Amino acid sequence: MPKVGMEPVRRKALVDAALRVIGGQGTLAVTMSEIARTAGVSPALAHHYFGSKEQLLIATIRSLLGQLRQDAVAAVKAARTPREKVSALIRVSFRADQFAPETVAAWLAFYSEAQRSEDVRRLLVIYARRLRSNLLASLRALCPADDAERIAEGAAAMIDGLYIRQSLKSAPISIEASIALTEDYVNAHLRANGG
Amino acid sequence: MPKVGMEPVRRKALVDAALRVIGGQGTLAVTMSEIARTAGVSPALAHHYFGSKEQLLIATIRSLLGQLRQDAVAAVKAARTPREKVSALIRVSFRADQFAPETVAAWLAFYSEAQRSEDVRRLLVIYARRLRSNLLASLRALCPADDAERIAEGAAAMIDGLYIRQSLKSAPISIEASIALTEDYVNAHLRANGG
DNA sequence: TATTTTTGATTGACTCATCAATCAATAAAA
DNA sequence: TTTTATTGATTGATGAGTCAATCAAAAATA
Repeated sequence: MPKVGMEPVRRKALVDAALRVIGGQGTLAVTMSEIARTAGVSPALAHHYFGSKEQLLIATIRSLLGQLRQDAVAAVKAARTPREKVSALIRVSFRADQFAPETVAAWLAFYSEAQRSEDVRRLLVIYARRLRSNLLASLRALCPADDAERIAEGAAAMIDGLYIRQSLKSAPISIEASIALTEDYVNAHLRANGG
Repeated sequence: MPKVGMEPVRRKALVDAALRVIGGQGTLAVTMSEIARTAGVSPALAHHYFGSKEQLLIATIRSLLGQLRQDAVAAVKAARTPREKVSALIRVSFRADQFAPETVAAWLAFYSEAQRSEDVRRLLVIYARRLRSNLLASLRALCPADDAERIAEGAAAMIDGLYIRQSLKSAPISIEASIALTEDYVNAHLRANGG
């Protein structure tokens, strides 16, 4: 079998498999065996390439975050006005694949893990900061600086909150309704405080 | 040792210990041994009274939810006007003990567990519904019905979101700031839509 | 009251399953 | 032949759940 150059292929397959398994079970307490099986390799190979379960999980989170970042950058770049940039950031947060139950479950598991793992926590803090500062940059062009801070904080909180409520799957809020709720929030506050 | 009537005492001690250990470690993946040790009894006794780890965890969540419900009922009863009732509900959600890092960590762990355990999920859904309908009842007196629905939904999401962000402990938002942000949201929308 | 019986409370020791991690062995390129 | 890819088999640790045995209070009986 050993065609040379398998390493990047296997790494990606394992990371993708990890995300799928974690999302499916809604917890980081998944076995290396299951991840490996999903990726179509032996558990030993997973250890060979990642050294430990922890490292594989870190790589998995990194991958998810990296994808989100790419989407956000592209969306902001495509938008013309500051107000459109804000809407673009909101829309990215609720994109269908991000808002899918398995992805939401994975996010939740990562947040929970952040209580224990400093590495995971740091990654999530970076994500939170990035969303906040992206929003802030555009909002500053639309209202006074300290109002912008408050609106950015509030919008970010609302996005996270809608994710959590989505995770319960009780009265699943649609993507459109989630976007509308967040947009409403921004609009109401811009009208009250801004230009 | 056997003074009769230990059962309720031990049950409570174990539930309290479970909440403390879960909060401390930020995960439901805690051992019966540790919970039992914290409660000052043997692991075997924990099994004797609760049958299984799952049952002990369920009882623990029930206890936390029950306390929250009691607080909410009292707060609403004490408030006079509908608008004051809304504020009271917000304040209860951010009460110091509820917003403490260990409690927030425990909540997060429960949400994560809800992805797997139907029992846990049901309990959390009940909590979410209760918060929503409590808010709704008061908001209906303040603005048109469908605006009330949207505001209740948004406020509940914002509260949950502020909890999540609190769990990261990066830029810890103070209790007062969290309350202010939520109140701002309600005010802005009442002004826009309501009386 | 004194003695026996019953029963709730409690635990140490054990079993059984699970899982991360290791390693020696094999197979195929280079 | 050296290096890279890959795995089956194994190990060591951990943790949930079980069980038989012990201890002492309470209830029954003499």
